[in-house]
Amino acid sequence: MLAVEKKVEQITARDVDFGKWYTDVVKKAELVDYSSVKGCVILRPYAQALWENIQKTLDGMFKDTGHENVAMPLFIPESLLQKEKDHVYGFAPEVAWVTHGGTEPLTERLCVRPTSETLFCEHYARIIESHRDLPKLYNQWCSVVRWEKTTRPFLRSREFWWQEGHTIHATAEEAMEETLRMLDVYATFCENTLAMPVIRGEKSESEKFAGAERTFSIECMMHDGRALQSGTSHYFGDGFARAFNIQFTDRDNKLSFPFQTSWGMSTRIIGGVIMTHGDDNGLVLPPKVAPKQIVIVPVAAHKPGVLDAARALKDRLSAFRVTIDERDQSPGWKFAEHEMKGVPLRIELGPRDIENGVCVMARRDTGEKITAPLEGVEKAVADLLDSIQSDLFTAAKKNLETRTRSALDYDTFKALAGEGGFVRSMWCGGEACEDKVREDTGMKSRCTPFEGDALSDTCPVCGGKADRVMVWGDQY
RNA sequence: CGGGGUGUGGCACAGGUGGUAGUGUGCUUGGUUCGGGACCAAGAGGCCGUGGGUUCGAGUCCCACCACUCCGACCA
Repeated sequence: MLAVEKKVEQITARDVDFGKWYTDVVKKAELVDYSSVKGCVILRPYAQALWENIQKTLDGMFKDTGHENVAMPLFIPESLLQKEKDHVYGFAPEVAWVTHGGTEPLTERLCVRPTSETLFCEHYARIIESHRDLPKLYNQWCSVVRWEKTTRPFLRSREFWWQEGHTIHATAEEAMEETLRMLDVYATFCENTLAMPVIRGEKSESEKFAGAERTFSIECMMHDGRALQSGTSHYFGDGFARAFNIQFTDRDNKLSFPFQTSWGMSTRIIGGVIMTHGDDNGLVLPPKVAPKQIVIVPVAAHKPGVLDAARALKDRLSAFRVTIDERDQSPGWKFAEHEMKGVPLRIELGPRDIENGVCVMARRDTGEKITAPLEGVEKAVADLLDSIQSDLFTAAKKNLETRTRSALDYDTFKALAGEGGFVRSMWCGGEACEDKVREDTGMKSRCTPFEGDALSDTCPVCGGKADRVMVWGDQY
């Protein structure tokens, strides 16, 4: 006698093979589909809805800090891209070129934007004359192209969607203030909206953005112990302004170069959400960005009164993003599917509940089932969603903390490196030490964190004098 | 870019030595079910990744390319 085996479509266990698990979730949760061009994915409605929620919140934060949206062209003439030499050097290896218009070769080839600093600079040079024209606080939502060799949905694709903020100011102080303000916006957004705790800090000389004077980032810790750079903010000084000849007449009637910033966050953050909160049953989405916050699953939907009760419940919960799953499938099938898609809260409603004036609420994050009275359900749901949001953050924070450890000497450093996560150490600031760490451990410098005290005054790598902390980690 | 793996109905896979393309699931229709991936019946659905080559004949053999995937290198 053979045991009856249920044919359950399963995903790879998260902690067995993280990479495979990630790909399984991305596909089975219906986030993306592949296109026929390597590294170019299709954001399916569920991923697009998630991205739109991210956009909505972030865009609001940009508006609140005085920014305006613009739309820049897709193409950059080669000569324009080449005006800032560090910038070209950084991006040239991975730009895609347009060489023909129809069948005619172009006199100058056009680069498909990998980032739009040069376009903004060209524009600023034309529209800025006086200190009265400053600052300009611009942002654009668009896609960019970087011809990556290895690709992975969300984390590394050849075309990806993002926002890029580009601002220009009369003084260095003001530009630096803006740089840090926007890093803070990203950090707040990650922590409050995506429930992803971050480390804020400054990039090393070798890791900073091509053409930037200083680069700041927020670094997140994924569930497998690898780091994900989740947002960056760059201070350009007046380097781009000089390269692009952007000048303005200041209050003293002198010609001056303005100071610039740029900052970006991309669909890569969706990969971060997946790898921060997901589990063996699939995606787990923070309520604040989940396309569906609540799904109502009617049980025995054919029985009189059940669907009506479910619809009435949905109406009462209209303050939330709520749907009823009325499809002709068994409840168990629906449970599994909504879990795969990470819907934060499931409400089961069947004849038994209706009779008792209750419903069953199942949390996606913990699996906990709570029987709650229908009376006052709005409040119960609101509280539960709040709890889920904050509990996700707490869990991720714990992961970040337990995976962040300090090393005073190089032997400890190497031992900790082998265990994954972030390693904090002092650092002399030398690139030679960064290279050595990479060779010995595979870790790269992530950032010098804003928070935290010095551990000593010695660089454990070279033994030289060290005046700063560095956080190291294996990255995505 | 280096190493490994994969490409056959929507999905997951099978198709020794070349000879008319299969299974499961899903899908459609009808019916019975419904508190953790239900069941019965009848149906529809395949340029075998692409392009060459060998052959009377290629899913199968050879070459090239493309894409996906894992590991590494590289990289904002």
